[in-house]
Amino acid sequence: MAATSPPPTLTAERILEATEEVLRRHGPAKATVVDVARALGVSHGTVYRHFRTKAALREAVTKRWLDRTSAALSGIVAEDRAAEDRLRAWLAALFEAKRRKAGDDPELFATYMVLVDENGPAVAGHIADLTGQLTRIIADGTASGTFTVSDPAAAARVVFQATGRFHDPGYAREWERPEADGDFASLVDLLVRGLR
Amino acid sequence: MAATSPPPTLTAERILEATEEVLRRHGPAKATVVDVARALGVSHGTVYRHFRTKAALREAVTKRWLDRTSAALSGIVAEDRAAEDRLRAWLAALFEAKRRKAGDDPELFATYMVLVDENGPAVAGHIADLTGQLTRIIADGTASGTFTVSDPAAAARVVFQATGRFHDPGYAREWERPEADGDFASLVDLLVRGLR
DNA sequence: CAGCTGACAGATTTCAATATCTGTCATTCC
DNA sequence: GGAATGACAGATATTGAAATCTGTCAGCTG
Repeated sequence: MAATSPPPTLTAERILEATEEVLRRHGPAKATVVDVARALGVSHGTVYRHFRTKAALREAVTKRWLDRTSAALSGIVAEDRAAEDRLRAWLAALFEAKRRKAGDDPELFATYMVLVDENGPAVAGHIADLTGQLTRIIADGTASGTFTVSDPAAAARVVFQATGRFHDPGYAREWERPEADGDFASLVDLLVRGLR
Repeated sequence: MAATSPPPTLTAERILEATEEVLRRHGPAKATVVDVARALGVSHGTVYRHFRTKAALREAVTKRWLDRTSAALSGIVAEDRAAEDRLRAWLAALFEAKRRKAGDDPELFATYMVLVDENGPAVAGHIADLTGQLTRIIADGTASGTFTVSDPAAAARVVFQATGRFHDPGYAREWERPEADGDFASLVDLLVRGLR
């Protein structure tokens, strides 16, 4: 498993890439720091020079992975459309992104679920990030009179929690069921009605 | 651990009581059919005369346990109050009942969670039961004009799913956090507004 | 004879010995 | 001298043998 090009310098980024690859191949339970080092052609001591612990490495990989989702969604927040449309699009995109990740990268997704279980800061940060995006949409809607909400941040929290079934990894199994899309649409309708 | 009174006849009910006791004491992982038989002073073959498999026994215990919650809630459905009040009271009672069970009987609760994981019919039945109760309240509210809902059953499904964070055992850890009650109240407000 | 028993086969769990991994650090290498 | 190494101690995971459990059933018992 030699690298395709001679390794220039060992950066944190290169380690994260290799770790993601190892995780994808072996899954979270069987992916060791030694494996990552071997994939990079270095000793495992070197990896510890960049990440203090295995947990920190796992967390960094997950953060990178989660940030890709956040970035995609933040595009929707910035779009020039009615707040209600953005809210619907944003929630749909979140559901779709999670569903796709669970299906495409089951091993990485399992790693993410381990982190959720451990209450890792990366997950807390991700949730804070997403809730922040939601807050912005809802605040916009409140400003324009579409929504009637006294505390947009609290409303965002509630909307995020209420839609948990469609983005919380614990429910991943349900996402493939045929009723999922219909249930999701009904839920979003109910929540939007409640915000108006 | 001799029985307090001489065993009259071995009924399914007596087995369920003993099983619940064993589960409470040993937890779901370490509670064996042999233990249950020993607690009853019979051979384990006898237990198998009443329950075909260990899974069936576990399921029956859980069902009995869940039915106690359902029965308590069905009282609220039948009360003579406005639908909105009943909806709020019902959801609050559900949250409170689950929270109490998780705190008081952690071992039995763990058994319940195993069942949820296995997608046992007892759990599906319990959910169907609860959703049915919700449907009745929402249908009442629709009839009286408080709620505006085209399909009360679908609305009940959505309300149940949206409040999952406050009754799904997977979230049990969150129920003790101080924000839980506030979040719950906000969520119920939002949902009630959406139903009107 | 209806209900219960206990021995049994196969599946699962436990346990302890062994191997591997994590995280540190004195030393080596460019 | 800054980056990487690899030997090491303690923690964790793997493994395979022994013990226990599940589910069956021929026979005992009242």
